[in-house]
Formats: sequence, structure tokens, C-alpha cells
Amino acid sequence: MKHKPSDSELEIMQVLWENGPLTVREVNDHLNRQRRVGYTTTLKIMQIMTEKMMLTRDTEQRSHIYTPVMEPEEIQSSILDHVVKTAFRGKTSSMVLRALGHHKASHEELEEIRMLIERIEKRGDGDI
Amino acid sequence: MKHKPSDSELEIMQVLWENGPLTVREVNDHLNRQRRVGYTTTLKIMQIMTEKMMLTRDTEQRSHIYTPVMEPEEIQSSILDHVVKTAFRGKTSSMVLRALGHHKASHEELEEIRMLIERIEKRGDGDI
DNA sequence: TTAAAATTACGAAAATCTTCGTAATTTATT
DNA sequence: AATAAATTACGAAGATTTTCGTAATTTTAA
Repeated sequence: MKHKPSDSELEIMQVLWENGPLTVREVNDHLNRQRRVGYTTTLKIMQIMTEKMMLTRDTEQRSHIYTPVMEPEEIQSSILDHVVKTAFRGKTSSMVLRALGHHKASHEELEEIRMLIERIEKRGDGDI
Repeated sequence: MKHKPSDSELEIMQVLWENGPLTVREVNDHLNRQRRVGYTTTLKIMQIMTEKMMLTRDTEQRSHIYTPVMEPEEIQSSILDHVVKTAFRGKTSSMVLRALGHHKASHEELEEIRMLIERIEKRGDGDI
């Protein structure tokens, strides 16, 4: 990804990923379930995101319909790259250890992680 | 933590965590091994960090000596809190899965993680 | 004891982010 | 058709971050 999304941009991305293509009104309504944001604020950020090519929009109807360009996986990975590099000296494992040690996860989630580790080790790559 | 450190602030934190209390000159020299930064730029940011109480300084000598107030663990955890919340809908496990799936880690690191999981599961807490 | 060197203090410019008001435009209603 | 309602477009203010230049201060050296 070229640009690291700002917090507000990421917030809007989340709404769009979870609820499909939406209008500004719809996104703003979603956001306002969590915190108070003005309509034109949301509009402005979504317009900027469109300029930055993070969103595309269908302008056929009066109310434009916005769609995220990137998949969550892509952005999540690039955010993690950045965090690992800047806060964990590049060591993914220390980040994971900190996350598991501090935040915790359910039994099922831990199992999922354990299974992934097994798969990776069987595959025999790894390193770095 | 009150403030989320900016990228530059985090960069300086890293240098101080790894190399102990340092002067501005020393921090700036460290930074310049990686990228070009002006001395007064580093000075300014470290002064601001001191105002924000992220650093303390000993002004006995002419060259002030700066020490980070927070431990890396604290800041790492608060950064992870933020990332998990804003980019992974609060699910630590999806963050971990993405990190392991994408970045990879060495065999030893995976073993360390696997052992931590075992310890957590034995302990029998977890969840959320 | 001057002059040079190093350091801190201060202020400010450029970039980005967040916020919103107001104007212009389009659609719906009376 | 005229008015109201909803939406988009535009611009700008305030905050924060990053960047330095310049001035003031302190120490060192000639």
C-alpha cells in the first residue's frame, strides 16, 4: 500500500468491509453508533479517500455509493509490517508473544493459532 | 498511556530503550545511521517528548541526558491494543493469525509461541 | 580573554488530519 | 412551479507532526 490509512480512514474502511458498499449517509450512521461525527466530516474524509484511490464510487445515483478498493487482509498486513518494524524491532514473534501474553484469546482461538503453527512447521519454511 | 507516540517519537524511544540514557547528540547519531535527520529536529522532538512526560532529562551537565519514562512493554501493549481495536475488530487472534501467516517466524520463535500457548491453556484462563 | 564550537531555546513553515460551515446542486413534496 | 430536503462540493480553521533556521547560552581552545 502506498498510504498508511489514518485512524478515521481505517474506521470508515471497517464499516465498508463489514457492511458492503454504502452511501456516505449510511457510513455516517454506522459511525454515529460509536461516536458523534458530523455528516460533512464523513463525506469529506470519504472524498479524500476516493482521491487517494482507497475507495471507488458509483455516481450514477444522486447518493454516491462507495466501495473499498483494498481487501482487509492487505491493509492489515501493511499495518502489521509497520508496527512490527517500528515498535518490535522487526521481530514478529515478539509482537505475537506480547499480544498473547497481554491480551489473551479464547481456547478456540488459541487452538487455531496452534494449528497454524503446526502447519507452518510441517511446511518447513519459516525464518525471518 | 495518555498519548500514542508518533512515528518519530517511537523511533527515538527505540534508540533510548536499546542504548540506555543518551544525549541528543547520541540519539541523533544513532538515527542518522538509518536516515538523514537534522540535529535540531531530533532536539525539538525530544524536548516535546519531555513536555509530554515521555522522557525525563538530567540537566546537570551541559549536554542533557534523556531517559524514557515508559518501558517498551507498556508502549508495545498500548500500540497493540490500538491496532487490534482499529484494524482487527478487537480480535487479537485474527491479528496473530495474520501476523504468522504473512510474516513468518523462525522455528525457534514458533516454538516459543507454541510454549506460551500451552502455558496459557494449562493456566486455564483466556477468553476475550 | 577572545574566538570558536557545541548545545539548548525558540519560533515558524510545510504537511497531514480532523472537523465543520456554507454554497451549489439535485431530488422530492406541496 | 415553488419550496423544502438531501446530497455533494468547496474552502478553511485548528491540531499535530516533522522539519529546520536562527538566536542565546555555555564550554572549550587559541
